[in-house]
Amino acid sequence: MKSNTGHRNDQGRVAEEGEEVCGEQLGAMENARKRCQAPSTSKSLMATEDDPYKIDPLIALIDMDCFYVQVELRLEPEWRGKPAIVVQYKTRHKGGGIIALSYEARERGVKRFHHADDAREVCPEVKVFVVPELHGKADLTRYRDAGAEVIRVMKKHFHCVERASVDEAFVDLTKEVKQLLPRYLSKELKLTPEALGSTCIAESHSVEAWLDQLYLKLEEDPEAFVASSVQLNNFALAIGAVLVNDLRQDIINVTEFHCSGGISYSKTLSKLACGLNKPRKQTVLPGNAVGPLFNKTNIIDVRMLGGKLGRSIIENLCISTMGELCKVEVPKLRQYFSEETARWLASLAVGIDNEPVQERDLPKSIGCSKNFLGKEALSTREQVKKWMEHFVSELSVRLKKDQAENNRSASLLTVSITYVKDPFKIKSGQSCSRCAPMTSYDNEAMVYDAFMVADRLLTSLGYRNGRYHYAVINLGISASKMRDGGFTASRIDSYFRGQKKKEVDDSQIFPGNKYSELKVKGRDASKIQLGKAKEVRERKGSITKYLNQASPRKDAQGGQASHHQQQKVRTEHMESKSDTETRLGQLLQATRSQRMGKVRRLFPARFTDEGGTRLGGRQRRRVPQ
DNA sequence: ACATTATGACGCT
DNA sequence: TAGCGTCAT
Repeated sequence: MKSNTGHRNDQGRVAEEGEEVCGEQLGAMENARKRCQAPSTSKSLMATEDDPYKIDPLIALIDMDCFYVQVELRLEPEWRGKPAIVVQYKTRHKGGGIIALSYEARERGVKRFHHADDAREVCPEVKVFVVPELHGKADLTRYRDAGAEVIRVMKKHFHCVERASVDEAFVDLTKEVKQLLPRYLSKELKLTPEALGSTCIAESHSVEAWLDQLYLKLEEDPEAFVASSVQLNNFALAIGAVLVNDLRQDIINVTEFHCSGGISYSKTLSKLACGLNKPRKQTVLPGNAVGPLFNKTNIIDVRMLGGKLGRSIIENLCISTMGELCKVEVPKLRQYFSEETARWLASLAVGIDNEPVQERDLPKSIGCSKNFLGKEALSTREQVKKWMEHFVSELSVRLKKDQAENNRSASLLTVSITYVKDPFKIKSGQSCSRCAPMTSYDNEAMVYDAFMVADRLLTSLGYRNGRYHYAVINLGISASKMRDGGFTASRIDSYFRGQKKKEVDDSQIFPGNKYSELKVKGRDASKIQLGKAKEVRERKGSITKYLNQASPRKDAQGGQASHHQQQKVRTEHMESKSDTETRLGQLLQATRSQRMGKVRRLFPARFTDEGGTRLGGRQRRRVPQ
């Protein structure tokens, strides 16, 4: 192991030694903050008259335990306590693929990538729940609805909740904890092991001992305690643990669902903490535990490093843990990554992650998709149209419910297609998407638009004797760009303004379509029908410009390597070619640009490597938005 | 027969 | 901005 002289190394060492050196840390911290004075200093760290206590942001992650299984068990409680899995497409490959498995099933050797048949082999008594099917596809409605139930409970407790997925949410606890801080410090309220319930402390064996030490310090010298960011942050974490424990209990009371939680200073740390003790437990990750924990943490287990970037870190630097990453100097990181990515990684490696919790409890898009593998691949217009109809059937119901419940409506309809030349070589799949304006939730209108967009694209890739040259192995539609309210006249008008009225030949594939009928027969129409006809004419005009650019970009054509192959090529070429001409370049370009906006926002210009010379496990803070 | 699936968020050009 | 890529559960 190389010797380390950099500040981040100091940080790691200091963090391991804990608070004993925190006076020194605090000094460095203060200096660092002076260097980055007021504008970039988080309000949460500013002590003011109104707000005498400065603490770091406090963020929790709530993760539902094997959520889909719990949803099924609530419906059929007689299976509680038994090994159980949820699979979809029972009649397909090996009895269906597992999408959730109970902890009892895990104990008996069932694995995440198993299929139902594999699970029965290692655990014959396993209960297999099958995801409902509707319109020929898996229907996840009951899990989405259950997830919304949980979010509702969370919103009852906390203002700032970010739905991260159907079964996970981040919560910003900072304000709530801050409000409670004086009452706990004054002993009006007391932090007890009971109040912390099912809490674990990362890198600590006993919640009791951890609390005892906290109170020991508080008794010893209350003024010094309040003046110490380290002490105050630990105290705040404990209060956060009480709040999250209460929340989790309420989730159980209201929904019957159990969950795990992580409580720390950032999304990254709370996510990591959450995974340390599962299920039905929550884990507090204090600053002084970050160093020791990172020494044992695989890079790919850290949020945002689970993909290509994480793998390239591991390959390029020949390391595997966050502790090792922490010891890599920024200049070394810069050899492989952009300036911004290098700094971002260096910060992450000491536990800094300034990504704010977004207050968002609703999804921003609503979609359906399905794979069509092997012989199920779609190659005719009729097949594609049929599936568009299925998707729209599901989507329109979900969209109308969303409109009624959330007073918003989508303005963009996106069609996504993955296609291959040979449906059995799915690794050579090419993905593309096309969109059209969404001006109503009328099923026929959506099918018309979605199909026309898809058909135009696929036809442009080659079409003969009723078959596309390419086989569709994944098809999906999605509604997004949500606007407040319903579809108003002005909203719809804006889409059609300035559009050419160009007819599209849809008579073959939409022979009985009422739009086509009106057009073809030109029959006398009622006012409503006239309205429809006009809408169709305009609709055709409105999607013309999209249809005109139906061909995929040239550089996206031709057999593309699989992810695995790409990875390989990248490492082979990385030294010999410039960034922009190699696949590595593409990756770095992507990761760099991916970071750029974020890093800029998080680390203002004055945040230099010098400014980063901050010690201790307590420099996490957020630049105000 | 082949094989995670069906979602979802976000950043860049 | 439309479309693609990455990362996630």
